[in-house]
Amino acid sequence: MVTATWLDSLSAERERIGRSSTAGRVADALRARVIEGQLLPGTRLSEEDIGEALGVSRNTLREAFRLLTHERLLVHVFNRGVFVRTLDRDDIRDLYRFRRFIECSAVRYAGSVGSGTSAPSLTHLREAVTAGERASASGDWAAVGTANMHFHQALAALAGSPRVDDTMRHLLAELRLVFHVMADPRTFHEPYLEGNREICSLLEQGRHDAAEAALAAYFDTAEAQLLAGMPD
Amino acid sequence: MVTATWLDSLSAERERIGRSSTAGRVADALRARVIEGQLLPGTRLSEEDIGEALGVSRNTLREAFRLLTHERLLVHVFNRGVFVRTLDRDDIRDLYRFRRFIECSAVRYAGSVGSGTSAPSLTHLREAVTAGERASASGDWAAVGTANMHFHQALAALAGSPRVDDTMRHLLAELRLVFHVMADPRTFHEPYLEGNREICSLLEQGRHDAAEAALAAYFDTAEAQLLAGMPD
DNA sequence: CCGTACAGATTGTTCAACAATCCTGCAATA
DNA sequence: TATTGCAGGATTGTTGAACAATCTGTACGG
Repeated sequence: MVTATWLDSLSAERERIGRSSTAGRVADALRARVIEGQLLPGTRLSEEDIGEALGVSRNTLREAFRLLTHERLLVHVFNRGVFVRTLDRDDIRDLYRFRRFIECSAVRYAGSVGSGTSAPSLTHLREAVTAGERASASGDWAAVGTANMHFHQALAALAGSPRVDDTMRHLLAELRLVFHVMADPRTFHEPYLEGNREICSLLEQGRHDAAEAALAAYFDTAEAQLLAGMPD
Repeated sequence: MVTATWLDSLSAERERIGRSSTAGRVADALRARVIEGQLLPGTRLSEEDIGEALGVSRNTLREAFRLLTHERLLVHVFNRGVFVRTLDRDDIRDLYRFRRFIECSAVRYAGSVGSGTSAPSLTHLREAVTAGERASASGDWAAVGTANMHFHQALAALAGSPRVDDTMRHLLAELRLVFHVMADPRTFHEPYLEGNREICSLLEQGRHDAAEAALAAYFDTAEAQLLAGMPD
């Protein structure tokens, strides 16, 4: 089947051809603003203002709001409008409990199956580690944070599950909501570079139990640091 | 705090007082039809027909469609409409992998924390077990299936995490999509009654490792049975 | 100080219309 | 025969306006 590679490479592009709704693009634009911290938690998103600014109708904008509400980036209060979500301490704890479940399971799963398919995944993991160290060396702390996100995304990808990938992407986007209300990004992201490298090395050595333990330790300290730094 | 029960019982009703959007109610109605099997996978949902049948405008209906699309009960194809989702073999495998992650993690978590707060959760678990056995005795196989769902919902609730509860609810709703294209509900649900009781007993004895192992075994057999019974 | 009533602003929902796209059937061509 | 091209009809995508329902804030009266 020589043609199979043809068709596969084509179907990979299928997403980008036409298939884009206005509401989807509006959601992308708003999501970027939220993730980047331009729209801080608690901000109210006026239908009229944003609709006029983006040049879309209220109905279309409301569809975009629904999208982001289900990603838990916005909250919708009946008859009052939509707001950028504000996470409280319980939300943080719940988020990290969920992260523990997902990421630790992914690491454990990677250890339970043969390493035949895991080679490319570990490549992504190592790339995220080196990208973080490079960003740290050049003092770009925002990039360190992004690399840290990619590291954990790659960690979840060890599960080889589209659903896990999706869940993890949403989780990390939510986490950005907290990072932006935190004081200094450097003190939060930099200490974990070493831990990331260690986890990556352990996985490359096939020591998945030790990697999972190191990951669990990371969650404990990161959650504690996050809770300690919260204004509430 | 005598008044606490007052307030709790009130806040439980808060959802139903006013705070209900038309789109939300429409989504509830459609979700019920999908979960109950009246709308089978692959069915196309016409905006005009359903809008007229329910007496809501197209815009409101589209909001409801978005809700259910994000719950993965419907799929939205650009310029073609929404369809009841059809799961293929890969979807089943992905779904069960995710279930393994979530539910096994919940059981393990319940074993790692003190049993102080887990008492009410185990009550729900046992209630689901007895409800299933009662339904089986009376030959109500649909009720057996529902009780089985409640069992796994209660299992996930051991995590004590609203987010896990939410995720589990969505997962189980998706699973119904597969059950309804399966042949006989009895042959699929009945064999697991005994396993459920065993898992429940093991948890009551504090033997969480054994319970997790039994749960993992359940996932293996259930997934295999589901894949074997698929028309593809 | 507290409760009420009014006015303004915003959201919830509907409706009608048009543009863009898809599906179907049929004819034309190699 | 199989494939391509082209109307025609049907459905979705998006818009704009309109009205009802609800919230917020403020001034008034007790």
